[in-house]
Amino acid sequence: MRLIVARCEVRYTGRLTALLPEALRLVMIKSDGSVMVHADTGGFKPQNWMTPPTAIEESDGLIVVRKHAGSTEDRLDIRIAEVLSDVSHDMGEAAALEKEGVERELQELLADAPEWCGEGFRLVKREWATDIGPVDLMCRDGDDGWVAVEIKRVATIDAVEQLARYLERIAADPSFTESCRGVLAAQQIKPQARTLAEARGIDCVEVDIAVLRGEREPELTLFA
Amino acid sequence: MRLIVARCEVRYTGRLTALLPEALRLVMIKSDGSVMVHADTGGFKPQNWMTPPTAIEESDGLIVVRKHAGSTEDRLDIRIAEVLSDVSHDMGEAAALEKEGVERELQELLADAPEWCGEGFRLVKREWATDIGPVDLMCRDGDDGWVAVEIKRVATIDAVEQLARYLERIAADPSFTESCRGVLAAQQIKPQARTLAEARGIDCVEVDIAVLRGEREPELTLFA
DNA sequence: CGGTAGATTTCGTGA
DNA sequence: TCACGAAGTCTACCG
Repeated sequence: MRLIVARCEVRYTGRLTALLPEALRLVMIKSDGSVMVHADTGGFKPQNWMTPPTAIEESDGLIVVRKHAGSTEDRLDIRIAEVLSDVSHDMGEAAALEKEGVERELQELLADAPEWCGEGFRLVKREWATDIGPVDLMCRDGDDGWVAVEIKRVATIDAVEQLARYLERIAADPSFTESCRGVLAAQQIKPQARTLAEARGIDCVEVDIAVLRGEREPELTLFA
Repeated sequence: MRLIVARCEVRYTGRLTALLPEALRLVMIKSDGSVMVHADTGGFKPQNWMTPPTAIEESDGLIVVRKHAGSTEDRLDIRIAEVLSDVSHDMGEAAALEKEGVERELQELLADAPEWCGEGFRLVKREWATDIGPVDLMCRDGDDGWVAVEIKRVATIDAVEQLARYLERIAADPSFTESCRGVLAAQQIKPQARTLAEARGIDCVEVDIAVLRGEREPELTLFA
């Protein structure tokens, strides 16, 4: 990894055109070809950047980063006026990130305990394929009716639309003659998503990942 | 901005739990309180990070970054085993970024020249409010019929769904008794979006921003 | 290589 | 503050 602290002007042309007037910034060049230009403020995002794969050319006071982007070319021009620091570090391979608590885990936990999605629910299949994508959990409810369960960490209107599309396809599937309803299960369901789900006849269930993990007791009596 | 190159282990707890085993990484601390942990690969994204506002505490070999996140607390623990480099730079304020070419500009250009969206189109109102959000452009067509125009840089299925929702709300609005059709205008329309739009009775128009800007002549005879 | 769905999305804007 | 929509989203996965 190469770290250049320099007074520089940066121009990006590609999906849009952007110009950073000359100022003091950090230019970070990773060994995978990523290039990022960070200011001392602005949080998480670089002011300008290019993702791999890139071609990097450097001449006196100018770094040009190129990338094929369909028919056109993405290009980052870093014109360096003054270098305050320019160091390289060989970092080797950093071990990958281990994550818990993303949608994947929620799906695994609910697959093991589908009754959290609705009374009497039994799992038929995870990732049940339709022709436009997989239903997260296909279940049967206490009355043996089919239920397609869509799982999200945070459910927005898009999640409702996604599930509605699946239900539409299932209803239109000539090889699947029985009816199927939908349940949206999420750690958090946005109010507008809940409203739209109601209008679409889709049930909503908010689940608590800590309870699913067995780390906490369910709050059976919220206003005891 | 402080740049620390160090062998470190990083643990994040908050919306999820994540662990980075000990390895050589760059820790970037911005003056706005942003903290990012970058590996030498992995592109644009830090392996771990926290966005402002944060509280940073540093003791011997340990940096703790905290942040209120609703009822709970987000927390980043950086345990430093070996420091290879630790430098700070005062960068001052980097001049702001100027952008063009995003959806906003497309909307402005089409508002000025709505005939690119359809023959005889006249603009009635930009950001025409419905109870679920604003229609980008509300127009009347050559036959004085109402047209809701949704503008995207890249139109996907979501854009079709969004416009369909608006049309649904407009049709259900008792104070709006006339009928209203939909047009999806975008620099690029994904094939699946086009197919869904057709099924929903929504017209699609691909627009060229260079032509709208007057930088290029429209290609009147593509197969001359 | 294109398309879809997920993300600790982040980031802005408007109510 | 909250909620929604855009982003040069980026990234992984699947065809």
